[in-house]
Amino acid sequence: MSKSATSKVKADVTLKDIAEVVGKSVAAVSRALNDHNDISSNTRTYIKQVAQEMGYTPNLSARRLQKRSTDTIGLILPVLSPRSADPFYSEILAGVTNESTRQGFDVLVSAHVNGMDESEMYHRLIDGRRVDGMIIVRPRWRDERLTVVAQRQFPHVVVGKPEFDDEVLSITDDMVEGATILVNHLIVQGHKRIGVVNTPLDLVSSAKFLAGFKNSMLQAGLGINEGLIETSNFTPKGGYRAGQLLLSKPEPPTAIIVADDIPALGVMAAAQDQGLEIGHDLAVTGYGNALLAEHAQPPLTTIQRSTYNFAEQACEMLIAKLKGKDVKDPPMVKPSLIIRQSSDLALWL
Amino acid sequence: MSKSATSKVKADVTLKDIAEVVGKSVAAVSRALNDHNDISSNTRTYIKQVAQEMGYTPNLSARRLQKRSTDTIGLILPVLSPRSADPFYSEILAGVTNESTRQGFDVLVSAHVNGMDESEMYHRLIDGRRVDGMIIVRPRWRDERLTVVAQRQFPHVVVGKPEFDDEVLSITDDMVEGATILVNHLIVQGHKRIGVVNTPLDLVSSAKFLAGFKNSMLQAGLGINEGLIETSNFTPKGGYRAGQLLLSKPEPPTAIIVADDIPALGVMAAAQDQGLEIGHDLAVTGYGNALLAEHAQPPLTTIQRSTYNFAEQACEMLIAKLKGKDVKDPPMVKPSLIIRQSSDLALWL
DNA sequence: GTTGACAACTTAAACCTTTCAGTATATAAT
DNA sequence: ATTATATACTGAAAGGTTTAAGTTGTCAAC
Repeated sequence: MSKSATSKVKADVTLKDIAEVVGKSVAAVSRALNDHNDISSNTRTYIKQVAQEMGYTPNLSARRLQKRSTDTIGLILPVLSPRSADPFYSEILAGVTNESTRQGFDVLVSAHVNGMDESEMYHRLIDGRRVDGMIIVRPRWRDERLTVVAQRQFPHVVVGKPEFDDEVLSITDDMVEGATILVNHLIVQGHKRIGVVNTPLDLVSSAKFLAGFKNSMLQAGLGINEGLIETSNFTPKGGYRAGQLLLSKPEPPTAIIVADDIPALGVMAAAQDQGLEIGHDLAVTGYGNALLAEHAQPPLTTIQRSTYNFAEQACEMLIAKLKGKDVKDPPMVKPSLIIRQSSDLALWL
Repeated sequence: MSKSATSKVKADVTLKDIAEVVGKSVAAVSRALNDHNDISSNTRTYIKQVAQEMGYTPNLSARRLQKRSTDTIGLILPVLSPRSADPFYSEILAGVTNESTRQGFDVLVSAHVNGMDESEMYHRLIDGRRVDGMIIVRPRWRDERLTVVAQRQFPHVVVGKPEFDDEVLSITDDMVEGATILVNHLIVQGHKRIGVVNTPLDLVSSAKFLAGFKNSMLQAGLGINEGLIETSNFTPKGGYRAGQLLLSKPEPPTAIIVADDIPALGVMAAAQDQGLEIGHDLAVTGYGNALLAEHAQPPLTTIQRSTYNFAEQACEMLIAKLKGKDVKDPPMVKPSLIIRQSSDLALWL
């Protein structure tokens, strides 16, 4: 019943306390501490010293109320599973957190819990003035998150390829190019029947990946067999299922490109369960160069994607924007191929 | 620039605005919206309806200033590397975020960036009143983080075994028992020379792990060879180095227990690079049951540790404490063994 | 010896919410 | 008819910061 705070004995030092000690007004103290130049440098250093001695730290709520900004950026993660398989979000978080901490900003993380729809989560952060800007990852078609921030004219930066990339700040790699590189690599290895396991189709990036695949297949004169195109989520299990489907076709592919490393692990497992030797009987490639890809058996050919750097830069862009600077999209990152045993006979001793 | 009433940008709705519309005082509106019972239910519902229509959302900074609490809990992560290898923190974050979001709390994440020492980071969050409580993970000996929060009498919960566990709230598994289970499992397999790769010794848990190892070795009458005890950080590379050291001994171990899954991967790699077949020539076990352990080659015998659940429960305890409830440590979780090929000949076909 | 400029402050308002201490009215008890 | 009690509100203060506008004093210029 009684929700009264138990104990908060610590008497917080306020500007008023300092003002009393130094014999100046509260305003003078505030302006001194904030390095305004209408305070003599003598008193300024004196005030600062006293503040230091008294252990003053500004009350952020008060400052925020007054300034109408929070120096905090928001990040909403999807429902995180107990054994979060997806290193993508770990890297996003690492990049955003490191960069914003470096710049004196805080990061507020929320999970998109069920029972609350996603735009509600965004309203909560935005309308409650909990954050000054948002980082939005893995943009989707007709993304309601983007609608919400657009309506509110709320500062945001997107990590990934947004639907209308001329309207929002974003940073991304070129997945069309990435898929192209993978397909060409496989074609050079002599593959002709190449299967695809794409990521969920509501993601804008999935279309890019598919486009890259189709372009290069057509360019190589190989034609496109729609029956060899499957979709998976970002789990090994999803990849496993998609792999099974592809391998049970009457004419199964000799190579499969998977649009993410994690489901690629599942595809490999599915093939191995059917007695196929990856890299020998079936080539598999991933996307992202997760740590798991390196430690997979066999190690997975993949595309390097610096998710961490994207997050860091996105954060930097957002903060710059919040500070009123003019920010432009960085150029799309050119993907680079990492060849490992899963797709290369030469590496297979 | 002008913030006139005709401005297209929706000005924020405040209690005052609502009060004007409904013709009541600001106090009445506040109390109505907060379900105080000294407002008639008629006006209460009316006020709520108007608030809803006007799109009112409380200004959190103002509320926090007044209430002197933030409904936010803090989590400081170590410097996160670009390719964060350690799933431990991902799970911690997932558990804390999910649980606190569920309870209407926010999570503030900071990275322990270099150039700022760790207790400074804590002061920043605590003295700046950015958060109401902290989750502290992987407690160390004479942990300065715990000193800071103890000095300030700042609410906190520890995930892991703290040095003085009668003084702080904590949740942990029984690593003494965990190590014991592993050693006994190996002894049953016929191993006599068992090596150890421990986690960094500043962690309290490292002593527990070692104690479990030593106890069970002595109990089995095998004696302890201090030369077979190495230490590593939480990276594959660290494990690799430790593994090399152990395997280069005049009488190398036939089995190695590693106090964490991630360095265990490195140990396996080191052994494999020496031409040893894991599970056959050398048994290796890990700790934690990371996803990587399952997908390692060969799959890694390990101890199940529900980091996610720990984090979730820690968060629950912290919030309960913040609400003034009386909270007690949950019982230590009994570890369970997950046997995979890396330590079991029978599984090795 | 007035004017103006400048430095170094002070005062008061504002940011928005919550809560404490009243006040006014109606109802019930004596 | 008076007092007590409950209901439904109001006014003002408090929380700590920043800033716009004003004040004081000094010094220089004319």
